[in-house]
Amino acid sequence: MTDQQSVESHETREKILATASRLFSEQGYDSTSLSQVAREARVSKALIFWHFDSKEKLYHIAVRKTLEPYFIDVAALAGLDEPAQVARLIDQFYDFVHDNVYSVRFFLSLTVQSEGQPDEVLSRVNELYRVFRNSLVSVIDRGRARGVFPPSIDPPRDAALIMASLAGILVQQFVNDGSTPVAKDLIEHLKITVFQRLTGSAAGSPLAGRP
Amino acid sequence: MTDQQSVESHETREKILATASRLFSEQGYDSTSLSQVAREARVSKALIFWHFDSKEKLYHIAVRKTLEPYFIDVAALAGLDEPAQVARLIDQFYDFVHDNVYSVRFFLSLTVQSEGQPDEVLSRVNELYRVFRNSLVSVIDRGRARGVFPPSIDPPRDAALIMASLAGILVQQFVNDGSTPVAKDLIEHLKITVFQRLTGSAAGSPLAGRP
DNA sequence: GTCTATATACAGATAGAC
DNA sequence: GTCTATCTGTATATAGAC
Repeated sequence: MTDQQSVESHETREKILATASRLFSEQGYDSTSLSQVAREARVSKALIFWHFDSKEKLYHIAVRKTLEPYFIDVAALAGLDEPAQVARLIDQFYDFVHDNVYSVRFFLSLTVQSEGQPDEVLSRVNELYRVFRNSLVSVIDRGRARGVFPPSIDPPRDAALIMASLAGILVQQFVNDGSTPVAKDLIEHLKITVFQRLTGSAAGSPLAGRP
Repeated sequence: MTDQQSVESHETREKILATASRLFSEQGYDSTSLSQVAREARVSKALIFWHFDSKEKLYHIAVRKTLEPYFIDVAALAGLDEPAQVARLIDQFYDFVHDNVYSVRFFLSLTVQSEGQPDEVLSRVNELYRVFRNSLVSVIDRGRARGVFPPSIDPPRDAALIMASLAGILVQQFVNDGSTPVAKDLIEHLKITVFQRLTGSAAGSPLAGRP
């Protein structure tokens, strides 16, 4: 086993993995054949089995790879007041979706299709979603405790509704037929609505222009 | 061709169609084999081809059948004022989803997966969605014209955001892991938020208890 | 490690008896 | 109309040469 062999093997393995990740994300598990992966990665089918044993194992490893860039940047909230933190979280969600359209779409379709069987991949996705929502609850709760938001608001429900709106904007984006306002527009409108809801201020107050 | 034969043929055809509708909705097109449809409908594969020519035609006919109960009841809005009409539309959406969980889930997954190729089925689903949103825009617009809602609101954007929230609540329902508030709860919270947004009233005003 | 050749299973679809 | 038997293609996976 020479170094040269090791390196080449590693690169080929990665090439297969990258190709598989892309194809699974674009087409789903069933509709992606190993023949196609082999063709587009320019290797033989047999080599895929040598590296990954089975289609299912390849899939799981490829999906994990796709999930790698998924994380939440809590540090970016430091130094902002609560309304600005809420706005920042909303923007973070949008930017993340925007930067990962293909894979987000893929995981969304997985989520919608799965019949509630526990799935390792989905539980990881759900965890990220839950963490994000919990950040939102915390910020809103803190704002209420500090008197920035009125006591009449309901942090868990308001957070869940904001998350639903974000998820819905995401879905509409995938539908888009031209008659729906574009996502970026709706995000701005959501921030205005949320600001109004959380502070009780008059309509049209700009949350948008904040630092 | 006796009547007896006609009737039996019709029943068998319907049995195949019902089985196919269910399996396609639960598993999708690729993951549903005609062998499975034949087995569960207790007929031979050949009979499926005799009745429907091909898997693709069976699919299209089965999907149309699934779409049959999809419609929007505009008559139910008569005699209500605008805020109540908005609330009624929101409730209608929720009830509809609740009554058609399986097929709604199926069409949602179709929508999310499709890569924007024009699809006869999806365009029908999109049309229903668009009609529903347009009803919402009309109601909000009329309310604004009549001075029930302030001029500062933005009917197309507000309607689109409400639709996004509804779609998002729908998606969250499919995810639900127990940590998210239940859909019915969020629907009520959405109505409160919308009422507040559209009328500029203080937090907590009940839109819920309206006729 | 990487290939070609092959085994095996099952998909969609057809032929033809009844 | 409904069946059994079969065709043809392609899928996952294996064997074995290099």
